[in-house]
Amino acid sequence: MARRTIGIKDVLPKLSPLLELLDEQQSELLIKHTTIHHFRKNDIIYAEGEPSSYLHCLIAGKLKIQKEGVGGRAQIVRVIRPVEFFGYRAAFAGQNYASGAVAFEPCVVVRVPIGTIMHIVQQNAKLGWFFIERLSKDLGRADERTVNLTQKHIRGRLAESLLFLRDSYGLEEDGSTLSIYLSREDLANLSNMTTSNAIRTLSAFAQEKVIAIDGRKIKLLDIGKLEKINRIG
Amino acid sequence: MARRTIGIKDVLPKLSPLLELLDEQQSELLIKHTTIHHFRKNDIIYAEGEPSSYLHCLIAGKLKIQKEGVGGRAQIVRVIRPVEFFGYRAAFAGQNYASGAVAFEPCVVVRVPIGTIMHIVQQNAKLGWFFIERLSKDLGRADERTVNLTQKHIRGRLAESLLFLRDSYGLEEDGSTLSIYLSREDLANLSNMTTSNAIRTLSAFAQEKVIAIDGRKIKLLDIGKLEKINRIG
DNA sequence: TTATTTTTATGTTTTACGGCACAAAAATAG
DNA sequence: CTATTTTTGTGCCGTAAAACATAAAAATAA
Repeated sequence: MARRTIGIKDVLPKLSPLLELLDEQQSELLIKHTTIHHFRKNDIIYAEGEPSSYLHCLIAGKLKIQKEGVGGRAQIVRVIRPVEFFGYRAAFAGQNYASGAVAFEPCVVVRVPIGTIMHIVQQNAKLGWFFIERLSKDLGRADERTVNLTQKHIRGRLAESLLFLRDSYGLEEDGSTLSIYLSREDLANLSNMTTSNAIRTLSAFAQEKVIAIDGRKIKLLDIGKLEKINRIG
Repeated sequence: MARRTIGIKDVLPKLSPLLELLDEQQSELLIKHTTIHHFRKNDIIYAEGEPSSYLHCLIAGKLKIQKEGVGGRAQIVRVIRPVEFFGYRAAFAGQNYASGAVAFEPCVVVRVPIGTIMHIVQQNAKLGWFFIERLSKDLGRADERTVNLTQKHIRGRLAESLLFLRDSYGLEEDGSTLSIYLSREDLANLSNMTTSNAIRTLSAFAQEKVIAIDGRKIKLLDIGKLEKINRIG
């Protein structure tokens, strides 16, 4: 396999939304400490409980942010797509990682020492605003999620997850197949239910022609109905 | 009743954690637009869905931040104590309020137009950091809450709420009575359960001598046991 | 005061969902 | 290629918690 090595020059353009906010000196400082990392499917990018020491940016691939719950049951709290920054919240709050990051599929991730970032944030108001906006949106989504996961019934939660995956990772060229293939277990951990129930409910949706299943491939057949299930259960 | 009117001079010292970060000009600008508001028990400080146009600071009293869920069932997502800033997230995310703020008891609230704040944040990195820290901590708590509310059993969730209220509002002079008196319904909305179950479980705790109930007064008798229930259910 | 509404309390019924067991199928390892 | 592990698919059962039904107590209004 002749995979070309990805170098710093390849990822810098991806980081431009952030780099644009910096002056020459800050930009140089940041680039100097930037490192590139490759992960395979199911690799741990960082683990819950670990000291948080980097700002991460997902250049390519897909990954989940999850928390261990009661009896080791995982709950997926966010999913990340390229190009998105992640894994900085804990450091900003002065904590160890409260959740772990795991690759759904092969990922290319850039790391910048969080100390460098925090140093620049103290001086650069534009960069500060960059993070304020992201954190504010994430907090809104987290509250939304709390209510939905606790109050909706299983069918509503699964429908919501399917729509959420469509919004997060989009559809394939056919315009209806989710472009992420999750295990039933991941789908369950995203929707706060047991694997059995994810399987069961997915089958029910298929029988009702709301979706079509082909292994891990999920085709959304009737968005209207899916949205209705999402709303009223 | 001869209540002295609270004026801007009374609240400025309370705002010092924020004002200290500003230069003379910014500080003046902010003070000029600061207004003081009084709310009675159950008054709405702002409503879900409303355009967000102020940064709020709770000077005195106690209040809840809650979201409407399925079938109008409310979920309390945060509680605010003096002196704490709140109600700024939505504006930072460019959204209307995603949750509402309601007074648990009489409250004194200060409002600053959020435009003024955002204007200063664009220039003042220290102020930016002030909000980044808060948002980061809130987001961590929100994720934590999502997992606990979805995975723990009723007893664990109620025990957690009682400990949470102790941490948020403290205890009375006797060293064991929660210094906030919530309705059973609020307690239920905080713990993600029906009012009936909040009442039932509270009674069970009282019977087990973990707490003592006197109307809305709750005395924590056995913290160790309460923490154990919180952990293992 | 008396009347009305709201909150608290408790018992009964229903059901949504987790837990478990067991195959079949698929993926991975040897 | 075969052996082993992991994932997916179904059925059945038990139970935690919601839904429903009253009634007592407390708060609020008339």
